Amino acid sequence: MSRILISEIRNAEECPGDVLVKGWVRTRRDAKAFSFIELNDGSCVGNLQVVADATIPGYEDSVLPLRTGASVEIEGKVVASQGGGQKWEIQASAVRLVGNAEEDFPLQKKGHSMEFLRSIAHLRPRANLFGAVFRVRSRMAYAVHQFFQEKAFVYVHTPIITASDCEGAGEMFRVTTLDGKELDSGAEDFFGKPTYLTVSGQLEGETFACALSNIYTFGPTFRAENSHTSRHASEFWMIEPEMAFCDLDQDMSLAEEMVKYLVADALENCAEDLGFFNRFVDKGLVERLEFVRERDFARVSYTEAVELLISSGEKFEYPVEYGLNLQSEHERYLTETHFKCPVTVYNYPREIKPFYMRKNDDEKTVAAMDLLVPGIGEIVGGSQREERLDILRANLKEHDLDEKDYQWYVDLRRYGSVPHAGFGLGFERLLMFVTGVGNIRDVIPFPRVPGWAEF
RNA sequence: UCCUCUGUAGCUCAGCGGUAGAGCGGGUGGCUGUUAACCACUAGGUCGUUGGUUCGAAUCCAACCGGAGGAGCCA
Repeated sequence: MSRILISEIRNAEECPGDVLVKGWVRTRRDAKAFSFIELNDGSCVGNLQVVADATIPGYEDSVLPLRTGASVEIEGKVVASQGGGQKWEIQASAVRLVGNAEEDFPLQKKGHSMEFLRSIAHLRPRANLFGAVFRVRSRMAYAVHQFFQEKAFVYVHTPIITASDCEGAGEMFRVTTLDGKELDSGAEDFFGKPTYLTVSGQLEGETFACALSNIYTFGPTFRAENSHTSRHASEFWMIEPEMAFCDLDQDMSLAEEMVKYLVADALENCAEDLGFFNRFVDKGLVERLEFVRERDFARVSYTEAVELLISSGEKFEYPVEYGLNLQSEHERYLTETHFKCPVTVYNYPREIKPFYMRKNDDEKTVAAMDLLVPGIGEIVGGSQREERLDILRANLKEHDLDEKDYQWYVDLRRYGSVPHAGFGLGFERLLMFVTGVGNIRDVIPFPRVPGWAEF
């Protein structure tokens, strides 16, 4: 008999009959003449209730010693459950104990703190919440590819080790074989120059967009900032589409369409897991996701956003003033209080944005955009790129960057330059938004944050 | 890097100046178509570390270490 997944049994309309199931014991309850075993194999949140009669072979050796966490194989017949709480249960004909769990198995049948579960990241996928999170993570990764592939975007693998310490982006992790010696010049190092883990595949992505038209990257990204918040990790995954012959407006539309698509996909394909989050993590989750799927996102220019914040009468800790960055509290006010829906803010002052963003005709702003969602803040950041050679060169100079270091990037503007645009979407931030989980460390299998790189 | 909170049994926490407690988990026994099952008994802790105040410190003070939240930066 071949193994059947518990999800298949739980979802069955018709009785599946005789089956073989394999999984891990969540709990056992003994009656006088039989035991109940709650079995989970990770295929869904729900457990399968197994009734093991004391007369079946191996009852003493394989059922009575079972502790929470043990792995078992069970053969039996699926029958309608006599008890409430589940449609089907299994009347076992044979139970084989594959590997018992030692007495100190740390996952109990009770609520644990997220902090404790992080410390046992090798076992936490066996907890309901994390099983659900990582099933959704898998599904969302699939949906990301589906979204772009349906639009004929080309998936590009940009390098993870890079020599461009550029962009004024965050701190980078140095990649070296020198072990502490001669780090600064890098001349003696493996690549003959200093190299780092990538903070973004954007610049490389642009080169491919300027050949294949529409591309996307989806891979790991590394930031060495010493940031301690629930929204930052040192290693995370980012999705970065880049489109040739594309302006900011089309860029924003794609970002909005993508967020809606992913939310809709989760609602459609992860309903049970989302239901679990809705019960135990965030009571308003499903309603909010449905809202996001149905309604248009708001769009305001940075200038309008600043005016709106000033005239709101709201007391902010940090000042709102044209030319200053929007603070977290300002972004949250916009998306959570004022619009009560996702908001795209666009056309930011040049001074607060990087060299590669396209200067607008007003000479004061650049064609940048941030997509803000309630509860998380910025989930997408993007821009139309500066495609005009002379202006890009001037920008490099203004930002005190050496054109030599960006020669290949500048080249794109010399040979068949085109207007192009793209954005970065933080995969984990999307997952936080979709699952309602409040800490980025709990949507990454083995999170890396300052001071923590276990497992 | 800065600000705030926090560190007591395997887990979740109470105790907040006078010789360490509960629930859950573990072990043993009982009961029951049970479902975070229930009942009884039992084992388990140099109260984060170091120093100080005190007759006496888990409790007060200081430093350090760990954890969490927020800010900045960003995704």
